[in-house]
Amino acid sequence: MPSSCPLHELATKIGAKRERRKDARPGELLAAALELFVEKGFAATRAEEVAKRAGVSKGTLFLYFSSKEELFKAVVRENISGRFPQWNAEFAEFQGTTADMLRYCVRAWWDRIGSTKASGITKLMMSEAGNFPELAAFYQHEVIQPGNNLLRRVLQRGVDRGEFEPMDLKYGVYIVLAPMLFLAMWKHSLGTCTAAGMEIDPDQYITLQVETILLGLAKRSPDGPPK
Amino acid sequence: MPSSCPLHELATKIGAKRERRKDARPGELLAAALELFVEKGFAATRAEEVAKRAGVSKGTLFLYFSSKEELFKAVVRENISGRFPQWNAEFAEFQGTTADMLRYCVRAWWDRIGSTKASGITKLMMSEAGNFPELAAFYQHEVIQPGNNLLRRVLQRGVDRGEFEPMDLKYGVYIVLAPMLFLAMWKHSLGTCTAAGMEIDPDQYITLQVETILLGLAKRSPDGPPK
DNA sequence: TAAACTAATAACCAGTCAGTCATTAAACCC
DNA sequence: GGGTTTAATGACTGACTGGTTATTAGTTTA
Repeated sequence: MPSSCPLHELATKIGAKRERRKDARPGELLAAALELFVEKGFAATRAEEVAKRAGVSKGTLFLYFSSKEELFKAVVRENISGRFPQWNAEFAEFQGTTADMLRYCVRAWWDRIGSTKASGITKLMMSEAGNFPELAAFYQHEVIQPGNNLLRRVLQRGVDRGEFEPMDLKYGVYIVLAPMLFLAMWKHSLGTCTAAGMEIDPDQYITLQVETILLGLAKRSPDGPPK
Repeated sequence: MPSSCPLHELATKIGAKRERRKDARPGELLAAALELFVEKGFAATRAEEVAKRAGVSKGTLFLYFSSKEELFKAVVRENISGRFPQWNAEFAEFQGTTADMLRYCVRAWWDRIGSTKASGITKLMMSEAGNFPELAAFYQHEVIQPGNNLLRRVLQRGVDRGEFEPMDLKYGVYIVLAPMLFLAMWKHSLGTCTAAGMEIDPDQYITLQVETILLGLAKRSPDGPPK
C-alpha cells in the first residue's frame, strides 16, 4: 500500500531517496542547527526544522543527539570552545605594543566570531540563559571563562609593561568586552530591523571604540603622581 | 453539581471569592506581566501565569488586553517610554561640566532603569526582537530613538563647549550605550548563574567604565594639532 | 426583591512541539 | 540471492498554549 502511493513515488523520484551516510549526518545536523539557532534562538527552533534543513527526518536527529540541549552543546563545542587552545597559543607569542595587541585582539574577534554565525550563539546564550540554566552553566564554563582569561592576560601585559595605567583587571576586562558584546547583540536583534540612520558599520564602530578605550587605558604621565 | 464540589467550596472559603474591580485590574495585570516578562522573557511567559499572579483568570486578562503583544506594549509604555518627556526636560537644564553631566546621566539610568525591573525589558527586547518584528519596531520607535537622541545631545554639548574631542556622534553614542546595555544584559542573563569571582558590582563597574570613557573622549591639547 | 447588567470564570478549541518506536529499506555478508 | 544488520523514517503520544465563549455571579436599579 505505501509503495503504491503516487505522491510517495514522485517524491522518491525527485531525489528524496533514503540514504545511509552515518558519518556525514552529525556534521550536517550541526551546520543546520547552528544556522537555525542563530536565526531563531534556542527555544524557538524546532527540532524537526533542523532535521529538514539537514535533509533527514526528525527521528534521525534524535538518533545522533539525545536531546535538543545536547545538540546545542555540540554546536557550541564545534564553533567556539574547541578553538580556544589555538587562540591562547597565538596570543601568548604576540610581539609588539599592547595597544596593537588589543587592536588585533578585537579585530580577530570580529573576523572569527563577531562577523560569523558564531556571534549568534553569543547573543542567543545571553538571551536564553535564564530559561536554560544548564546550558548557561555549560557556556559559562566553556566560553565565558576562557575568553575572560584571555583578555585579562592582554590587559595584564599592558600594565606590566607600563603601557596601561594600573587597573582592577576584573572590571577592566569588561571595558573591552562590553563593546564587542553590544555589537554582537545589535547585529542579531534590533540591528536587523533598524530605522534609517541607525545602521552600524562594524569597522567604524570597532575603530572608534578601541581607540577611545586605548586613550582611556593609557599610562598617564610616566612620572609624577597620576592624581 | 458544580456548586456541590467540595474542593470548590473550600477554595471559595479560603479567599478565592469572585471580585469585581474593573479599575484595579489593568494595573495589577501590568505589574504581574512586568515581573513575568522580566523573569522568563516574552515568548516563555504564559498568559495564564500572568493572570494567576494578578489574581484573576486567563479570560479576564484577555478582557483588558486584546493579545499578549498588546499587553507587552502596555508594559513598555508604563515603565519606560512614558517617562522620556520628564527626562528630556531634566537634562535640558543641566548646569555643570559635560563630564559631570555624563556621570549623572549614567547614574540616573542605573537608578531608574538599570537597577529596576525595567532593565529586564531592555534585555528581553534585545533577546526577542528577531522573533517579534512588530514589537521590535515598536520598541525601536518608542525607546531606542528617544534614548539615542538624549545621549547624543549630551555628547554634542561636550563637543560644542570644547570639553570633548570632536567625534562622529552617531558612533559616539554607542561608546556610552554599550557598557550600560552590557550591564543590563549581564544582570538578567549569565549574571544570574555566574561562577565565583565573576560577579559584577554595579557601582565599581559603572565608575570604571565612565571614567575610562571620559578620559577617552576628553579634549586633547586645546591648541596644537592632536595628531 | 426581582430584573437587568456586566465582570469574571473555566471549559474548550485548534494548533504546536520534543521525543518515541514500530516499520522500512539500504548495505553487507555468505 | 537470501539472510542479517542497522540507518533512516514518520506516524504517534502526551503535554502545553494563546485565545474564545457560554455560563456564573456580583452589583445596581427600579
